[in-house]
Amino acid sequence: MNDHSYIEATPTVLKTKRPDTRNEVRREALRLFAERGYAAVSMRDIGEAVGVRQGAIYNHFASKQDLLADLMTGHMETLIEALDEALDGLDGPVARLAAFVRFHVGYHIDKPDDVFIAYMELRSLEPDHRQRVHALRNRYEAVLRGILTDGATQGAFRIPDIAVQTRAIIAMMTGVTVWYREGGRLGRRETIEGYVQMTMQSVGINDPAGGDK
Amino acid sequence: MNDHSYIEATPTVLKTKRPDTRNEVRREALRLFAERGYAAVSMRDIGEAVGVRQGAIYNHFASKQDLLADLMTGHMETLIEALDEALDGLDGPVARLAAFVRFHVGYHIDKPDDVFIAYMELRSLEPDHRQRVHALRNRYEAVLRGILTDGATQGAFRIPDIAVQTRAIIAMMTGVTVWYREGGRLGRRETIEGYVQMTMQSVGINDPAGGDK
DNA sequence: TCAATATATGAATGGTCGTTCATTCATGAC
DNA sequence: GTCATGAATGAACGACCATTCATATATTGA
Repeated sequence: MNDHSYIEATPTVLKTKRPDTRNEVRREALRLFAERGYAAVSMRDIGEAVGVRQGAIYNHFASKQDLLADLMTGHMETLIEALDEALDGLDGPVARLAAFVRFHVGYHIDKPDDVFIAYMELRSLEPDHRQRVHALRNRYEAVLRGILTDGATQGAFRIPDIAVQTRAIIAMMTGVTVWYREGGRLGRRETIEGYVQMTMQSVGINDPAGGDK
Repeated sequence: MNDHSYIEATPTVLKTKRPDTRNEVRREALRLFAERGYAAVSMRDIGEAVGVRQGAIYNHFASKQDLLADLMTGHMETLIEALDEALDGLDGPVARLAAFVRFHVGYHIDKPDDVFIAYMELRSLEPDHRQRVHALRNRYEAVLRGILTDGATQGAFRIPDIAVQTRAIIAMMTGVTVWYREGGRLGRRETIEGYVQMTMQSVGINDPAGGDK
């Protein structure tokens, strides 16, 4: 349930070799794009990281642009699907908001490169692909906006402006990728619960329990 | 006081012509880097935007890398200086936190390209320059961390983890650049006060006045 | 076993990149 | 009027870019 990924893991022992170049390209391109930016990474760089010549990449992706679009739409679809799963069956704005935060922060801790690229490289996408990714992002935001609207309507939340607070909460949570490191001072669970409390307080809830854990 | 800028404005009528190419290059490079990213902008692009051939840029900046470093350090120094000014004479964590938010959000509304580049293009800087900019950013963050520490010590704030909350607040506020547009639904002042309230609530303060305005 | 298919190579394509440089031009000081 | 200075030009440089392609090699299904 915690293992959302559109890039299949390469089996370590299974069935002997057969290198899955397509997914290796995805993995290395993702890493390099996140590290240096789309424009600063060449097909040679990707090929070198994978262990093939640049020409071989074109057996799996039509172009560099196509590769980027594959990564971004793949990520966004996986993200939204996983969100639906995480909120499934939950009722009430307080519980749903806490679940949203736990999901979002957890996902961003686990897949920082994916989310960074989806945010940063929108500008590198050609219009068609960009519009598609943009629509997916709006769908994601709309879920949080819906939760905040419910909570504000019911009087559970104290919110100056729902649209602004939606983006403020997302920006706050997404920022976890800037500093979180595995093995750092704060563990995954502590970090997530910290964001839950901050978010709850930001909508005016000071319950020490921070919603139901 | 609201007009912090390390890129001198080109006078519109004063003293007749004499085009200040150096500052025109700064201005256009800043715009283009923010729009497309450092790696995706060529010296030819910048020259064209300014109205000179690419070679002329080298009369004013030693290299493309030097131009980026000039923009980033120029911005960071102006930012820190302006922050010091904004907090000058203010006492108490509540008042200082409100002033910090007003300053940060206001600055980010006014100079979105500067702050976006300073955040995004750190990776495009060679080690020396990067370290320098990084140190300036830490100094900036340290001011907010100090305010939160004071407030937590005095019992005015309710904060799960000061280091995390420092970054969470900065990320939340910085996100204003993603959506704010002049002439949009929310004006500059409303936007700023919205962030003040959200920030105050995020540290556990629910005073409807949102600190002293 | 053999043909079909998928994948990799290495060289080449035309373009664009950052940077350099000899030269020209305009300005202002003396 | 002369000259030094700062700034712009246009052409050139070697390097690297994304992409293509003929060819070679491996894997698969029948």
